[in-house]
Amino acid sequence: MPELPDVETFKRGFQATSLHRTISRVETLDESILQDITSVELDRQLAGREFEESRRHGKYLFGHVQGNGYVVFHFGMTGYLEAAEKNTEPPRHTRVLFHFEDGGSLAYISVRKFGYVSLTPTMEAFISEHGLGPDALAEDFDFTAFKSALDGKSSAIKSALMDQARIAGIGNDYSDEILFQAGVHPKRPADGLNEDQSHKLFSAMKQVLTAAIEAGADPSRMPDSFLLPHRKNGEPCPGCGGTVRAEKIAGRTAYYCPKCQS
DNA sequence: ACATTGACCTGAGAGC
DNA sequence: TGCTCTCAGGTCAATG
Repeated sequence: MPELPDVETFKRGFQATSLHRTISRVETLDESILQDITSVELDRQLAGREFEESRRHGKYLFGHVQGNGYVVFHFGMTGYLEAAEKNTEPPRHTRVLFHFEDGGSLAYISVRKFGYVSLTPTMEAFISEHGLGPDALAEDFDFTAFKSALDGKSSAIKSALMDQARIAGIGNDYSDEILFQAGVHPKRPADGLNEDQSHKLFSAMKQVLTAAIEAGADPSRMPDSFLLPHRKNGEPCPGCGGTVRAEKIAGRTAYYCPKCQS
């Protein structure tokens, strides 16, 4: 489930807790969670160094290691980070544990092991290797760029929004929210929107993601007008009071209001 | 060349 | 009560 707003929230937590603390060692509790690196090598590359800053692209979080590339965090659908100040027992399903010299730690937790931890020399290399499109909230990702991202896609707009090669950061939950706020039916062909609808969709994308970040990606703190807390079949639509409907679109369960989204 | 579908993984909740 | 079944979904490989 971690999509752009969730990962941005993790990033803020990471920055508040894990920068500028010397890493004493990296303990990998589940080797299979590492991608393109071994636990021995990860520890060797990080021990004695510290995280200097962190950045996000789409659903990926990058921790810049002083003088040595970036640790990549991907969260799959059940991943998150948790920092601890004392030498306590790590949370259940901790897969990688970064120990700091001062006794604190940062845990990468993932129940369903869909995510991974990796190390990359540069963000740019990682982004191009994984074919990621522009970040949905990047300042230079403007309306013109948005339109060309959707260009030449005749299938459902919902799957275009979720296509990380076109736009990075939007997943199943937030694509539903964006389409709901824009009043666009999820099955509409991506390249079949008129100028006005494209505009609505673009500003809904920016607004939804920004508001979700402000709410700390917690649905219970989001505006009343949001569909997200009502993302269940048969729930009342926050727009018209009608009934929210569930339907499989491109293999994913889409929730939408047939009345508000034409 | 494109679009869609299934495997991966584990736990929660439903149904019998 | 307790077992089994289904579903959740990001990404990538395989299929249509």
